[in-house]
Amino acid sequence: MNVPLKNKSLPPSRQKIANALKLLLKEKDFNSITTAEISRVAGVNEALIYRHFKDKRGLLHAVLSEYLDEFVSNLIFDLKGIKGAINKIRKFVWATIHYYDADRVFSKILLLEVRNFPGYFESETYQIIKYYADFLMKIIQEGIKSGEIRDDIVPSNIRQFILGSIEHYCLPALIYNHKIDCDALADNLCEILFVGIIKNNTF
Amino acid sequence: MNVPLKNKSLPPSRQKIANALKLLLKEKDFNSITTAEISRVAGVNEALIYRHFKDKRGLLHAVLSEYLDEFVSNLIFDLKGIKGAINKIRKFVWATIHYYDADRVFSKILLLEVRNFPGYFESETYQIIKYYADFLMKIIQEGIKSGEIRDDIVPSNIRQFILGSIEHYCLPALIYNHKIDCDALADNLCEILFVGIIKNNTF
Amino acid sequence: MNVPLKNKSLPPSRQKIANALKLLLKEKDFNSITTAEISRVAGVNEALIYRHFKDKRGLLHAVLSEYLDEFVSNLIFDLKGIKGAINKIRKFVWATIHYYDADRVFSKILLLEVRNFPGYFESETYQIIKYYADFLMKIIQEGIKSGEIRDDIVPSNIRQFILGSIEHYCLPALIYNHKIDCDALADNLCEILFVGIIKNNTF
Amino acid sequence: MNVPLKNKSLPPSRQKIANALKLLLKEKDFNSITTAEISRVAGVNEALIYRHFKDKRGLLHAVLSEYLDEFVSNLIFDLKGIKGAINKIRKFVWATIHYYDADRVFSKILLLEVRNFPGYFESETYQIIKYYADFLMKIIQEGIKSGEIRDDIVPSNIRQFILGSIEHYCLPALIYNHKIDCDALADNLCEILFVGIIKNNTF
DNA sequence: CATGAATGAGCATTCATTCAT
DNA sequence: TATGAATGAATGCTCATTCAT
Repeated sequence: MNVPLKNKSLPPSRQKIANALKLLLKEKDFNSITTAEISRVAGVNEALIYRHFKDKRGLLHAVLSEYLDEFVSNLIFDLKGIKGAINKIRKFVWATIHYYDADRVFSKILLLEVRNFPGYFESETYQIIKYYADFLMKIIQEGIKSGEIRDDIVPSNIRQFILGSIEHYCLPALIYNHKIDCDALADNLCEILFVGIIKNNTF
Repeated sequence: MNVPLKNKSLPPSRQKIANALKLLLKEKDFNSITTAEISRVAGVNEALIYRHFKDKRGLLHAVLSEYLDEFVSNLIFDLKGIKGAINKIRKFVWATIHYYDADRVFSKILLLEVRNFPGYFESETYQIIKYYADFLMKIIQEGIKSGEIRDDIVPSNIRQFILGSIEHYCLPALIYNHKIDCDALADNLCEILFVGIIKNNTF
Repeated sequence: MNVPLKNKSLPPSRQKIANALKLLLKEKDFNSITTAEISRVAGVNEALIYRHFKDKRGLLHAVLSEYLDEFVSNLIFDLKGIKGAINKIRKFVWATIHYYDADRVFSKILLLEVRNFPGYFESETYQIIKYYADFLMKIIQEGIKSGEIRDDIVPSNIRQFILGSIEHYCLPALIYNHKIDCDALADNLCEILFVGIIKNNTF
Repeated sequence: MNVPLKNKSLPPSRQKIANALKLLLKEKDFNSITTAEISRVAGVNEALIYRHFKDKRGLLHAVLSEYLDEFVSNLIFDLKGIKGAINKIRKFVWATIHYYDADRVFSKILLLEVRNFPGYFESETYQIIKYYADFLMKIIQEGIKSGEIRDDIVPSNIRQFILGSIEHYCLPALIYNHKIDCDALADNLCEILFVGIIKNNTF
């Protein structure tokens, strides 16, 4: 993952194609979008898709990766100045929920479509997701080491609880197009989370 | 060429086709399933699908309706002996969650796929869903009349809260194949619900 | 051809099927009519068509034959009392034009569709047409023998001129749904015909 | 894989497909011709038909338009040097009959099949036919203005009489594959026409 | 980098016809 | 005589992908 420097000297046609897909994904299912449609919207030759991307799915993963990459880069950047694992997790949760809310199209694909694709675990998309999940894991481990977080729960379970809860809350909202009150939701989630996992909780 | 004794009412091939679709739906998207596949799995001629069902979607709706019909019939039967709107709602919630848990394949389709189909609102599936929702509405109205339920909330909002909550809780579990603790979930949901809507709540 | 006695003890289902086809032919092309449609309109089982007729085309030919048979039978009957070949031909022409006008659906099929079918020359339809043409031929030969008609034109050419002219005049009217003034047309045709072929023409 | 020098403007496969259809139309009904057959005769992939033409009917209309376009262009060019509406009409009639005779396959389709197609009036074929009919109309109006043609008959009726007569005479010949004596037919038609519509007719 | 041409495999659906009873 | 069930072979059409240039 080339996080910091990016998005610069990409051939314009590549971007045109990616933009075309993004545009179309707002309207319909990935499977219902045809390469002909993509190329028409992009204003380029259909075969050009295959110069820039392995195949149709590769294009989707590239588009997703671009989004994800930016999100993860920003998240990591934002977490830089924050002190303490708990504060970092709070930020992490809040940012993720905001991302789900802001980019509903991609969030939906991420949560629903992409996981069923064969070859998902070899995709760049997965790599970034993994990077993101590992990053959270490091925060948790940091918190355990520093004594902020209980050491009697398997860290991966904590991570799964965090990521699972976010999904759990956001998915129906994404599917049924409900509004998400990001701030309140993040607060709620964190409250539940921290009361459970903070060591020597005196509440 | 079956054994002499066969079901007179419905041709066995119809069931074979329906079963084939059910089987395939466990593995993949409805749109990704082809009629050729269905007929192959069913061991019948592809054209036979169209003797028994209007089209591919008609087959899906037939299969869904069958399931739904049985569920709704049972639900109504089970509610017969129960006294009081609150008790009925508790049973209603519990049964619905159990149904989602027991028939995950169909629940997933019901919650995700079918609503996007053109013509859904003319389908038999929708008719049964509507019947089911209307049934809940009657219970709520009965509760309001009997004084069990507050009369200062629009009944349809109460209904939407009930049905929405159930979906909200079950959908991620269905999608990510989590286990559902039906009893606990039903209790939780009802607790939240009743404390809010029971008249003269003294808590 | 069993001209005189007919139409009596046919099984009702056979007639139902034939009637269904007749009905449908008024609305659309023979090729656009399906056996499913025929059986639906007839209110009988689709397979029953194949009990009564060899195939779909056989059904058409049967229906056509029935019509033709009746027409030819009536024509022959009507010609019985008429004296002289010229008078007979006049009647012949008049009756044919009237038939074309009265049964436009079948006339169209007869003039346009049926001739292109493989196996037409083995069909009963063709047998009746042949009988009809031969009948005209006999009148012509009778006229030549009796001296009414010139003997220096090949009789078959005379016949072709008569039948061809009638078709020539009626076909566009049938295709474009023009009205046919049968009496005037018959008069015109005969005038042209007789002035040309009557022996010792003194006009 | 053709020889080095090839037609730049239109891909050869497009012409191959068009030629294949033309060939097949000599033998059978448009509706009886399948896309599989067309591609087989053309020696190209079936899907290629849909790269070059909207659909099967689009292919037919393209082929028809090509023919019609050439005919109408030539007709208009030939009429350029001719003085007087009557002379122009004579040429118009003669050319149309010749066209019917020369391109019997397309004439047949034009007179029989194409008019029944849904969407015919939106087709390019119809546009050209309309242009052709409008062109005749202008000649008639020119003739009325110049005093060559009676002004007491609705011009559109004159036009319909001209076009209708031509069809009326040519259709049976096309259908039954009779020879057409173009010169004699054109003379006859014009004689009838002009004696009726020329002003100050002294016959 | 770009493209016009081409294609194999597949799609849902339809149809005339056959078969077992 | 009648029929419900079944089917092989098409049908027009679409799609993601490849290739030659």
